[in-house]
Amino acid sequence: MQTRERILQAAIEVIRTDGAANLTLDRVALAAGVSKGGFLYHFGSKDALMAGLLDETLAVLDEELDIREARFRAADPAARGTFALAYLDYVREPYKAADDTSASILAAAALDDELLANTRATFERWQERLMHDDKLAETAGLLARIVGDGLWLIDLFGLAPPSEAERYEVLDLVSAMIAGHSAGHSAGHDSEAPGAAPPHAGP
Amino acid sequence: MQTRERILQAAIEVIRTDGAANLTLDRVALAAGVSKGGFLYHFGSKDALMAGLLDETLAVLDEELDIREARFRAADPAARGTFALAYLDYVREPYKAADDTSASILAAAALDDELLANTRATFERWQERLMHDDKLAETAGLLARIVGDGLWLIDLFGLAPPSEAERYEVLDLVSAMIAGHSAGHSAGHDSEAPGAAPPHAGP
DNA sequence: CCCGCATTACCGTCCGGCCGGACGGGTTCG
DNA sequence: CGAACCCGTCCGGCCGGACGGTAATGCGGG
Repeated sequence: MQTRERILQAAIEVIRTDGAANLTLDRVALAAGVSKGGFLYHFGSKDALMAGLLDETLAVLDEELDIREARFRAADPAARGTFALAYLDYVREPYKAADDTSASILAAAALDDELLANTRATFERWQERLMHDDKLAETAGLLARIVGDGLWLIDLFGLAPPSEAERYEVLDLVSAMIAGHSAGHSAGHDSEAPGAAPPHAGP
Repeated sequence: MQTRERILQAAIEVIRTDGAANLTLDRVALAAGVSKGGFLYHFGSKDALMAGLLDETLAVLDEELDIREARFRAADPAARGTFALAYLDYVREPYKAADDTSASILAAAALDDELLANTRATFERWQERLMHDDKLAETAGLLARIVGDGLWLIDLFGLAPPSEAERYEVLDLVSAMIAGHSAGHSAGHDSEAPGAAPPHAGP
């Protein structure tokens, strides 16, 4: 079960370097160091590849969010909006948002919209968790989602990404709103010090 | 100069219905009601089509933002952050954000990343205007951009889009922060009443 | 008559997918 | 013990069709 992983990794590499429209079986097979026949043994069609790609990357992201939420819970068992905080924490590192998941979604959207059915269901689950978080105002939860997705889009297309310091300021501001502080313009410091976030461990 | 417009419109239609990866010269020509040769007279290559598409849609969006900013300025000549408010106002209508511009950018990203060079420059210009708006705190300006882009991504991929009421609540919250109010959880009303926004005219 | 716009016919390439078979390590059975 | 067999994995050539782009031509108006 190692070749399959190599193929998935190669597909993401091709999407990133050549663009989603140039995602062809030959290129993926070549990048994965496997023949086209070998590729087709593991994924019977291009659509099957895309489905596998989305399943895999979404599962990883889902797990990441769980881990982060657990970390916030551990830091303060009575904390509000831990999932919203986790969602924001995930996009804290620049270009972290533009990871395998976003490349897969971009490719799926370019290839065939229907591939995104499962992806939409996953996002609806996240949305549910954000909105019905314990005692978290719904608007604040939605704001967290929108801010996270905004950074995600900016990184995905590379559209005038803010500096790290600016990014942190915005994230800290929104995190503070979620955590329940009165959300004035309190911040004002340099690029380090996550503020509302617990320390990070390496990926 | 009418055929050219028809071709551009047809290209966007193809992107939306068939996906960016299925954007082919034949399909665009067919949808535009022109032969492939006729198409190639106006756009010498597929890349030229993409460049034209991005130029056109970005110019339209740029103009829209100007109009909206002027409207905010007119409503209150001393207003803060009028460009940020205009940016948010543009994504107020659901799926307005997922318009021709986003379809074009998605296709360009799928086809060839380098096509986005001009687009990135445009976004940097907007970013500049947001951040250095008169007396507007930089963080608030960036927040407006990120929220706008977040709604844009949500609409673009159809990923668990919030209801109109929820959307308005978030937009009003952020608009209020920009306009300078103390930005607590003030809102709480039903789906109508834009709040900080002046009335809309039809497109 | 020629110039801007458009058409049809065509070319070489690359695409997704199929297929017959090769390889190699177990397992069965004489 | 070894020959026969099987099966998961992978190979690479092939096909029909679609792709982006070129070339030669048609044609109406100034």
